[in-house]
Amino acid sequence: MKLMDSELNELIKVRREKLQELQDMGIQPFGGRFEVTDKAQEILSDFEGYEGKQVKVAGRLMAKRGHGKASFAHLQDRTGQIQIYVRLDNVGEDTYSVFKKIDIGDIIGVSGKVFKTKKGEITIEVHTLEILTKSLRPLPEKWHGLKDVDLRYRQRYVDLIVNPETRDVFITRSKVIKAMRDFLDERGFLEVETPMMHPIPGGALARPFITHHNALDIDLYLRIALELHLKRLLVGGLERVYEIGRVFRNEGISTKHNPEFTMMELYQAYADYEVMMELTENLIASCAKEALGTTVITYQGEEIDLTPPWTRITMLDAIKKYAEIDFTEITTDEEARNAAKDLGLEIDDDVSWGTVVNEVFEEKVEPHLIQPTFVTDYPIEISPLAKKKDDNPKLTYRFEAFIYARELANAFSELNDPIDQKERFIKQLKQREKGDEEAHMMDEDFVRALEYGMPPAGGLGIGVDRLIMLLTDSPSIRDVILFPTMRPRDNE
RNA sequence: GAGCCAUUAGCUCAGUUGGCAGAGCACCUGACUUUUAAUCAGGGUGUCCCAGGUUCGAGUCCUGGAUGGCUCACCA
Repeated sequence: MKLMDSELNELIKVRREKLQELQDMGIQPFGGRFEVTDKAQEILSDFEGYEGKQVKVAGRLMAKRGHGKASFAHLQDRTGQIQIYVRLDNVGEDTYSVFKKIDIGDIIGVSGKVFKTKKGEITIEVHTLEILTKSLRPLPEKWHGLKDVDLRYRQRYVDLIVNPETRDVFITRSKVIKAMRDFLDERGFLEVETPMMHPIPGGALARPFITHHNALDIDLYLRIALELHLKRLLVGGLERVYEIGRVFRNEGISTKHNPEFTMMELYQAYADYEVMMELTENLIASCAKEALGTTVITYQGEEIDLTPPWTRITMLDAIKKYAEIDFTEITTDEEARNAAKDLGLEIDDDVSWGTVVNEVFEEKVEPHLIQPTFVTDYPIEISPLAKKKDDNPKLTYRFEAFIYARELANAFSELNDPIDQKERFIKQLKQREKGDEEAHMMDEDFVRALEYGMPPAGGLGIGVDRLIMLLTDSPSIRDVILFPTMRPRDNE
């Protein structure tokens, strides 16, 4: 990466010289408007309709095969690549000499007639050609593309130019999110935007980023969830709201974690977590159908059937099934800890029943949940914003959806009792005082909002990036985020 | 944060026991008016990630560092 000093690199030097030569010929190598009337893929897929017709296409030159007084090249636009045929007799001396100076990577606009070569390739016979942008850096090799993952993430623009499968992933990403919006809009949900900078971060158990506002001279937190503001909107009577937006968590980076990632959260008044289960499976199936045309997908070699309805199991039944422990018969914190220790888990001596249950679940059950599965009835200690069950105050009306052993959605019947909510916050504060930096902070304004009355509601959160990973068969979250967080390199 | 692995030309990669730095593509010069990983003839363009050390001699061995990947921990 010593490209800052162009004197050091022969290839860049040569391109600078060609730039100068073009300018000396009176050509503007960083041009302006070009009226594009046709796209590569449309011409290729409708040759009968286009044969013999005049077209105007613009794009990046991706390959060039000169033959003296005639040349073939491939032009790439956002839809794909099409071959062009540039012939001295057709374009004249001046244009042909310009074309000879054009490098792979340059952006050009051409007009010409569509025909098929004797080898059968659909091609534009160029009549006019102009350079729209000179490219001063060489592209990676045509055959292997850009493989270095570090460079692919840091210089995504190059990745997108040379690796069509990268572009396909992000096109699918866009389709999935559009399908999500369409699905929710059809059901009467209102898309809203809530603050990203929070005086008190809430709605999830996670460590936040801190920033500072100079004029107000206050610290603010980047949001870790959308939940508490969206529920304030339920209090305000909007009844069905959703937001698709970035949240920020100050935690480790891995193939499944990026510090900023996209969440979709929705809240529906007068619903509960049962309604959310149906909505979740239908929403995800709809996204798959719209973006991929099927609800049966393959992820990392594993066939996964997203067709509703999905399997439902309570967390305690799941543990009984996979770990052969019946936590309904274990009532004290100490018995629970001992049971987990018997399984070989490391458990701190002060953790409670519900935390132990969750540990056992994560360790012994999650890896088995390959096909879509709703796990219901989470312990109350790890669910400070969910309504507790009428028949068992240790548990809540909450579920998480798992696919390929990963949590994809989290939902519950929302806690709307302000007195209970305040007590939950106080319990979280005690966890915080014990050193748990991820425990929830007290949000007095949220409690006040609940005191005005929030309708009973179901709420749902989906990790959008993970859904996209699943639907694009991407092994790493960085493959579905255009510009993933990277440590900066000091010489760039 | 810990362990393992990787880093060599613009890109993709070789590099033997420690002994002159290599290939393909790209690029440069020339030929070629239906090619398609065009072809033919000629040309190597380099801070071998960085800094030390061992050695007559280091891309190669040792130590430290940088960046990335994978696994683990935390999380979604």
